[in-house]
Amino acid sequence: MTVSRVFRDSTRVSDDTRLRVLEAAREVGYQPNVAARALRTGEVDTLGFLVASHDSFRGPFHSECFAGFESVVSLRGLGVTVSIPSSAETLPQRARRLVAEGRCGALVIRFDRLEEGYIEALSTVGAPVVLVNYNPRARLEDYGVSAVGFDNHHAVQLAVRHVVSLGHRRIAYLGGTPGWIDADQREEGFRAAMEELELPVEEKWIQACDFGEGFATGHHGLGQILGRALPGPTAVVCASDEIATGAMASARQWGRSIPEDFSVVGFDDDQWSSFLSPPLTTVRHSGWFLGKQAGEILLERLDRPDTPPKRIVLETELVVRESTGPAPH
Amino acid sequence: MTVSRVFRDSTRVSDDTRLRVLEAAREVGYQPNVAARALRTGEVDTLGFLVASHDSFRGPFHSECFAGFESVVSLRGLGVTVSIPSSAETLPQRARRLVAEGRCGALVIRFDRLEEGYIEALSTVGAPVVLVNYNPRARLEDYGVSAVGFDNHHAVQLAVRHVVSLGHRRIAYLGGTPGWIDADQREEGFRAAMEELELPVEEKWIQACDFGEGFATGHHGLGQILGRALPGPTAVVCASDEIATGAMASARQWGRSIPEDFSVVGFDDDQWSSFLSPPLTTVRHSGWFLGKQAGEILLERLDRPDTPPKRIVLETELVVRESTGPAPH
DNA sequence: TTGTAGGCGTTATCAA
DNA sequence: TTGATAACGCCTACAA
Repeated sequence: MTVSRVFRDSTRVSDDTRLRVLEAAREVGYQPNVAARALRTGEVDTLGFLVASHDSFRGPFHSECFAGFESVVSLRGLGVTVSIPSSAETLPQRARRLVAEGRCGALVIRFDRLEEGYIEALSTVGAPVVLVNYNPRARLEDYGVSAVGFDNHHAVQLAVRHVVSLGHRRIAYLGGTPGWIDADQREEGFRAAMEELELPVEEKWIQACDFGEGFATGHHGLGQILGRALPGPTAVVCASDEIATGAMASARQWGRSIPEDFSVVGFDDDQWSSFLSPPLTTVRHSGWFLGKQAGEILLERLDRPDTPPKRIVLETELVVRESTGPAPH
Repeated sequence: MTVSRVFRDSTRVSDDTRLRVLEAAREVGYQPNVAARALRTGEVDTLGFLVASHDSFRGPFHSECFAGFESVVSLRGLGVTVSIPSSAETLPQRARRLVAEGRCGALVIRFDRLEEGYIEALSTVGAPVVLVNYNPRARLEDYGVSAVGFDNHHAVQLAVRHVVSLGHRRIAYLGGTPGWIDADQREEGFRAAMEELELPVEEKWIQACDFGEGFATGHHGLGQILGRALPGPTAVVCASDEIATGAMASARQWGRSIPEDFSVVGFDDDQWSSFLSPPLTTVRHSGWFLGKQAGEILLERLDRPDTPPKRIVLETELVVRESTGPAPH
């Protein structure tokens, strides 16, 4: 009992006893057993990080985001468990199971695709949940779920405004994996931005690509667009840097020089993007900070369970490099 | 008791009873509690993935490796916990604590730097351990630790032989973070390969870079080399694709065209490397397969604790692209 | 095939 | 300030 007190809250233990306990613990290598503690208290000192698919796990965003999360969580001595649902389970099902089995006491969740009822299902997993990069404008409080993300609409708007400010009017768009939240929001953002600027949205200049196969689908997607009758677009906005990179290769194959004949904007500001030829203009966001915020929200909710759900919108920033230039005449 | 039997091994339960139990469990959302099970059995059904630092976590290698690991482990219904030691703990200390606290029953460990006694310390963590990308030639069985990796010596040898076969004789080397296992092994491999081919190793043409800051240090490192008196090297072998990318930028700044005047070889075959200008010649290895193998080794040791430690050496492969060409005269 | 008893290591509660 | 007791949910061993 005294040992327990020493390792939890050192109150009500004499300094002398505490030292002797710690010394003895060091000698035999004693560490409190988390399973027994969890069993007794009903509180699990492990946080979960649930990613929808291996595809989104391997994307450029994940490492950063998880590293930010891990850094705040492990600072508190809590464990971190990572999970990717198999094809046999939906993401909310996996979330519920993780909590029901006692594998984690709170969860960060990163969706890719959002099926009907998912958010609602999450509200009953029985542990605090933070969605990472879910549209922060959506009504989430109703379901008691927090969210931290950046504003995809605004981010794409930055990209569109930039190429328009360079004189471009005929603008194509290469989207992400259809159905994925980020992809859908960015495409909506593109359409809204074009509309706002009173520019026509040509459906034949909008191609869906695939986040997991960005290079190949970006290449193919722009090929579909540039292969059509002239006049074609003079610029393309892309849903990821990988897609933009494939698109740049395609543009060159179609005889366009970048940025003289054709401008390209990416999304993510991947660290490779400034080393492409030409260096890629793109939209920057901080995955690390996103993960850190998500972790902090969960820690706060664990400390004070009555904390209401939060929504945090992080900044995005346009990084202008050399893949964009004045529209050709 | 009957419920317990149904959820573990369905033997010795009548079909009728089993169905009724499963139905009732579904209704109330019952899942066996892992903490209670672990407490009773003394076996933890969670595997750990321990990475030395945030730097190696964010490297190109990690996502792939972890994804491979996760895929085999979660297929078996086991949990996965990820850990990165804070500055207050060494990696073996963290490993021991994870096991002592009961957070995992077996561990994959990815070192960056290897201090004296680390391996020995790992042999006493009290759970099976697999080192990922530790030199598979080292004597590990003594310590009861498994290892899976590729042969850095051989991999760099592929790179050196390639440029030598193109007629290069004056070859520079840009290494990784000094002290990191992979960096040291690759540099040794470079020296050995040069020696084998009876080519001189010029110390002034060997520069240490930094895996975590590959682009910047690769750029700077090659600058140091090309800034010296002529004749300079005609080719450089690099410890990572990021370093090679920085080096290519530097070579261009020094007026060298690639590959006409100067050849560059990378290491990792990052997915971006084929989209650089020119596409990068590099050494390919499979992080995903590495992680998968590591997971399988642990699962086997958990199934049959008497399984002896294993060493697995995976293949590497030279991918020839356009950053290497015949040596200039 | 099903059920009972006991204990894994911890902590809440109460007693000393 | 310290210690005794019981219970968290599960599984091993044994009994019915």
